[in-house]
Amino acid sequence: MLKLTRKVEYALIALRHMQNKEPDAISSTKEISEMYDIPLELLAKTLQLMARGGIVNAVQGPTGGYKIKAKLENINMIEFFEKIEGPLGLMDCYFDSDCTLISACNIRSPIKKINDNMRSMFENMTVGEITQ
Amino acid sequence: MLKLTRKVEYALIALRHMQNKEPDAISSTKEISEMYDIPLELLAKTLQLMARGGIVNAVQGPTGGYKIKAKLENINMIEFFEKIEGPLGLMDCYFDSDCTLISACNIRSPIKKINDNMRSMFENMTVGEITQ
DNA sequence: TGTTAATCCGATCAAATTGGTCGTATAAAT
DNA sequence: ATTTATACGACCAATTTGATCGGATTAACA
Ligand code: FES
Ligand code: FES
Repeated sequence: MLKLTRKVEYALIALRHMQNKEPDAISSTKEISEMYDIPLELLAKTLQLMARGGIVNAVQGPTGGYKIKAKLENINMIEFFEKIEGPLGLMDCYFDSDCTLISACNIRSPIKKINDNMRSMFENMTVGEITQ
Repeated sequence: MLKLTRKVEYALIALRHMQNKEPDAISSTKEISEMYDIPLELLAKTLQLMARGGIVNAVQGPTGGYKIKAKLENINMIEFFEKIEGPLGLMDCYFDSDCTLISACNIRSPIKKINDNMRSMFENMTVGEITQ
C-alpha cells in the first residue's frame, strides 16, 4: 500500500544518472541497465514512456540512447508519476466511477481530503529537486 | 500505485459509522456489512485488526459487535495505516533491506526525501479529523 | 443448561496489479 | 549491407490484494 512502482524507481535512477553527465551526453539503455542491474526491457519501456512524455529525447541507431530534454525543475511529481503510471488517486472512484461502494459510501469526502493533501504535496515537489 | 487498500477503506467506513452513534452504542459487523455492502468476512477481519490495535472494543456473543475505544483525534494516519496494513514505505528497502538494487542504487536519498515528506504529511493528519 | 448469534482466527482460494520477457519492426552509424 | 540500438505490442510470471471458508470461542437468553 502506498508504494511506488519499479518503473518509477527505474525512471528516477535513469534521470539521476543522466543528470550527472554533460548536458548533451547520451546514455544508452544498456549502459544504465548494466550499471544499476535493472532488467533491460523494462528500463527500455520506462525510458520510452519518458520520451513520449517529453522528459527525455530518444536518439536511435547505434551510439543511440537518451538524454534529458525537459527542465526537470519544471516537472512536478504528479505529472511525472502520471506520465509513467497513468492517473493517480488513492481510490479508484476518482478516475473511474464504477466503484460499487459509491452509493452507500460514507467516506467519499474524507478520502477526498486525504487525496487532495497528497496531490498537493507531490505537486509542490519537482523531479529536479528529487534527483539532483 | 499509491493507492489505499480496501481494508483501510472499510476501516474508515466502519469508524465513521460508529462515530455517528451514541458513544457506547454497539455496531455489529453484520449491520455495517449490510449497510455499506461490504463483504462480511473481510470487514470482520478489519474490525479485528482495529480491536487488536486498541482502536475499537470488541463485544462478544449475541448482541455483540464493536464500539470505538480510542480517542480518534489522538491517532495519526501513519499509526492507523500500520495497524491495519503493517509497515509503510514507498519502497521495500525501508523496512526490508534485501533490495537487490541496494548496492548500485543512486536514488536512496531522493526516495528517502519523498518518503519522509509523505510520512510527515500523514503524521499530521488524525483519524478523527478524517472521519468526522 | 442448551441454543443461538456473534466475534475470533488461520488457512486458503481468486482476482488484480505489477514486474519481467520475447519477438519483431524500424532507424541510423559504419 | 551489416550491425547496434531504440520502438512497440503481446505475452507470461510473480506478487499483492481481495474475498471466502471452516471451525473454535464467547456470551446472551430462553
Ligand atoms: S466509494 Fe470512493 S471512497 Fe467510498
Ligand atoms: S534500493 Fe531502495 S530506493 Fe533504490
